[in-house]
Amino acid sequence: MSSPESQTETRILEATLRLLESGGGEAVRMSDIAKAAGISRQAVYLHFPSRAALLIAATHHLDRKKDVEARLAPSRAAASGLERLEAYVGAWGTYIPEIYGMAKAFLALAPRDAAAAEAWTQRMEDMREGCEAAVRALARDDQLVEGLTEAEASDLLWTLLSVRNWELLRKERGWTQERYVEVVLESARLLLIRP
Amino acid sequence: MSSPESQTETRILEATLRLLESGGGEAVRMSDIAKAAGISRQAVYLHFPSRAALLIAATHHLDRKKDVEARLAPSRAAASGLERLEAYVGAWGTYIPEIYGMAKAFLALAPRDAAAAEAWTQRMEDMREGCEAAVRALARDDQLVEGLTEAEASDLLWTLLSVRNWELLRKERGWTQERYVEVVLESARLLLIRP
DNA sequence: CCAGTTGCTTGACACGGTGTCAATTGACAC
DNA sequence: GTGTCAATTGACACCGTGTCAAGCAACTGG
Repeated sequence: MSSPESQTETRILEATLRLLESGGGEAVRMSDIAKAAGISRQAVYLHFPSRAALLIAATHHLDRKKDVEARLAPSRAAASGLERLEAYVGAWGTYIPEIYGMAKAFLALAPRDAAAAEAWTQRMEDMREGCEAAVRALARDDQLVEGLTEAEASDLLWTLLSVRNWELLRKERGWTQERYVEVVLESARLLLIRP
Repeated sequence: MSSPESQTETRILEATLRLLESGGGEAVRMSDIAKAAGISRQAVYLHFPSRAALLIAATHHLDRKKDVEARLAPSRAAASGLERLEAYVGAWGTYIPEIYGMAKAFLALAPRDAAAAEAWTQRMEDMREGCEAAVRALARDDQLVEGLTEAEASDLLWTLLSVRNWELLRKERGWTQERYVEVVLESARLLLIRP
C-alpha cells in the first residue's frame, strides 16, 4: 500500500494517469496500461493485484502530484464563512477537470467492483467534509439559510459540486469551465446564504 | 422495434422490469432474465438481439405502464410559469424512484455500450425539453432570474433534477423522498425565479 | 567464478458474461 | 402427414481479468 514505490511502479502509475487523462475512462485496459508503461501485461500484476487496486494507487499518486492540500489551504484560511464557501467551491471546481479521467474510470468500475466503489465513496466522503466545514463556517457567522439543517445544507452543496454535475454541464451541455465555476458559485450562494 | 409484442416478449420485458426494480442494476444478467421469464437464455436472443436492445425495449414498456404522458399533463396545463415549474419538478421528482432500477442499469452499461449510451442520452434530452418548456414559461411571465440565459437556466434545472443527484441525496445521504422533493423544488425556485 | 535472488518475459489457461450456431423437439395448422 | 414456428439443448467464439509455471538476464555476495 505505502511501500516506497519502485521505478516500475511509478512508470505504471504514470502510464495509467496518462491514459486516463486522454479521455479513456472505461476503455483503459490492463493491457493498454502495460503497453504504455513498456512492460508486459502480467508484469503489472506483479505490482498491483487488480485493476481496482491499480486505479486506487493511481489516485494517491495523482493527489500527491496535484498537491491537494495546498489547493485547500486558502479555503481553510478564510476569515468569513462566505469566503470559505467561495474558496472551497472555486478550488474544487477547478480540481474536477484534472481528476475527471480518473473519476470516470472509477464511476464506470464501481457498479461491478466493490473495492472501487468503496474507494470512490471514501473520496466523496472526504470531499463532503470540506462542504461541511464551509457550511459550519457559514452557520457560525449566522449566515446559513433558514429551512435547511447543517447536514442538509452540506449534502446539497456536496451534490451541487458532484463530478456528475460537472460532467453534465461541461461535457453534455458544452459549458465552459469559467461559466461552470461562475454559475455553481452563484448557485451555492443562492442556496446556502441567508438572503 | 414496434411489432405487436408477443406473449413471450411481454414475459421477458416484465421479468426484466421486475429484476431491475428489485435493486439489481448491473447484476441483472441475461441468464437471470431468462430464468425469471421461465425460458432459456438463448430464447431471449430470439426476441432481442442484445442486452442493450432488451433494456431499451424495457424502458418503452415501462413508459407505457407508467403512463408518462398523463404525469406530465398537469405541468403542461399550468397557467403560470411558476406553476409549470413546480408541477414539472414534482412530477419528475416522483417519477425518478420508479425508473431508478432502469436508470441504474443504463448508467452502468453506457460506458461500454454505445447503443445504451445513445438511448439514455435521448431520454435525458427528452427530459431537458420539459425543463426548457418550464424555463420558457417563466421567461414569458418575466419571472426568470437575471444572469442566466434561457439555455443556461434549462441546463441548470436539468442538472438539478438528474437521476444522479436523486441517487446521491436519497441513496447515499439517506434523504426521504418527501424531503428530496421539497428541497429540490425550493432550490429550483431560488435558482431560477427572479427575487 | 558460481549461486542465489530479483524483476521481468512468454505462453498457457480458468472464469464470467455476451452473443452465435446447429441440431432437435413439440405443438399447431392446413 | 407435412410444414412451420417457437423454443430447447449443447457447443463454441470473443473479451477482459486474473493466475500459474517456466525461463532468462542482470546484479549481488561468498
